[in-house]
Amino acid sequence: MQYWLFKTEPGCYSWEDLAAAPGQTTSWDGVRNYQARNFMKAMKTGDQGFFYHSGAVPAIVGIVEVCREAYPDHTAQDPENQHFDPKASPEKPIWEMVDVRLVRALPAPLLRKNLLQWPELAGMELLKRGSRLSVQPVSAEHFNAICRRAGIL
DNA sequence: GCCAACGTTGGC
DNA sequence: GCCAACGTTGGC
Repeated sequence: MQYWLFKTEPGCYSWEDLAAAPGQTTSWDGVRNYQARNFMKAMKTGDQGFFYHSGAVPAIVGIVEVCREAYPDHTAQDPENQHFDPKASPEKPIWEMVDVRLVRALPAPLLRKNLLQWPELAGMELLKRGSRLSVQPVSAEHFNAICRRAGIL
């Protein structure tokens, strides 16, 4: 069982969007970064992850669970799609996605500015200056520490 | 709006 | 294979 973090710009896709989605499930498409893709390929059904909003109020807002392991991201082959990649093809899709399902919202969002002050989160990828990885692993220690502070452990 | 950090592209 | 230029991300 591994832990992850899924970053999204809420103007693009938000926690509210996920909550309103059929089955409260969505495919995590549009990722066009090799490192992030490789993390998705490593995900197993049942893995949990934080749902993180970047933007005006950067914060962890909820927990999701991987409910379908990596499969080709067809949006890369759609010229109309914002994340179209001309190098992708049915034979070589290049990009992959997973499906995630809403598990629970945090009682209150955990703001980045607060996370930065917790000694137990020292070294966390998300909090590193300049970190841009949109899908990233989270250690069990960090995951539990955050859940504890959120009051859900 | 600014800008630092990062990943990608393309010339050589 | 190097690296400068560029576009993007994302915190502030």
